Amino acid sequence: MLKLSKKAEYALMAAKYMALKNHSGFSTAKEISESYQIPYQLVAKVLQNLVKSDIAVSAKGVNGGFSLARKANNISLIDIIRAVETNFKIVDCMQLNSSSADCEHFDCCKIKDPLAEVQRKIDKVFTETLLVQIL
Amino acid sequence: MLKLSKKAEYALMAAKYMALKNHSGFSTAKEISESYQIPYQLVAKVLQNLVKSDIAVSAKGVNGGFSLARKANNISLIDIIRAVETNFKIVDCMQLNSSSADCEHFDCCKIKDPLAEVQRKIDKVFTETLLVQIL
DNA sequence: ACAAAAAGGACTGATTTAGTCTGACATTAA
DNA sequence: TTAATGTCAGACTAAATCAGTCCTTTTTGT
Ligand code: SF4
Ligand code: SF4
Repeated sequence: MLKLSKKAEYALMAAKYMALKNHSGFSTAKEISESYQIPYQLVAKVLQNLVKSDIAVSAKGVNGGFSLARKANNISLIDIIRAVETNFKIVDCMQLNSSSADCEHFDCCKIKDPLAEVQRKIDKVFTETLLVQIL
Repeated sequence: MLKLSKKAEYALMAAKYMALKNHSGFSTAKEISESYQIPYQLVAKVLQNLVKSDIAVSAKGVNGGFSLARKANNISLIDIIRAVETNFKIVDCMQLNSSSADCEHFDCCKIKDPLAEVQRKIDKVFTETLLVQIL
């Protein structure tokens, strides 16, 4: 269906939120959750993913929270989405070393290469759009 | 996950198959199914969808089958994919008259407009790639 | 000590996908 | 006329994925 997952959307919303209030310290998961009506547990998980991918940093304990690890003009949408979305590919055979293990049609498929080109163009869209551009 | 459905892939494969042998009459669902190892019933359904969207024409009965309705340089990938994929949008709020009925976050969402721009760029990729370019 | 907040795992219900089955209906060659 | 070929169409199932919840642990400031 070529749809972004909710997690990806929440990640973008959270990143935008942090970017907007970046100067004034940490943002908590609760804060973001309430601000955008997103389930707390879900946004918390998403934020953890962002930390794992070095897009955000976290501080535990009272007065803790999350904050962007880099400037908004140094974070692309693809960074944010890849942090939460395991498999950001339009088809199953787009890994570096894909084989018939990834797709049973691998050997007789005639649309692999054209779709790889399409994939490159889509990646380009998400790579070239920076967080600062969606603020 | 931003993945194309198998139906979309099969539609592309079938369209390419027909484009390649267009001069020599009709292609049957069975023929395409065997050629690419796709389940017969599925590819048959996909071909029916292509007919419904005026991308292919069908002939019933003995010696019948499917054939492209237009030249391959007049069919874009988005035509083919839209024929089988009901909603080809990255998020739920991209209809012309979207409202909070489409997405509960509609009112407080701050990433709607940026994502609409992304959507436009992705549509552009699929619109500008023509069937003739993937032969 | 206590409360706030992140970290992380297990689990469930709902939705979507991929594929199957079955039964029409239309065309044509023999 | 009839049998074979082939499209058309809908219901159905199993598996995968998604979205969301629950629960426990760890860390930290007051
Ligand atoms: S090999 Fe072909 S059918 Fe298989 S995933 Fe790649 S493009 Fe799709
Ligand atoms: S309104 Fe916002 S959250 Fe809802 S679908 Fe659109 S972009 Fe996603």
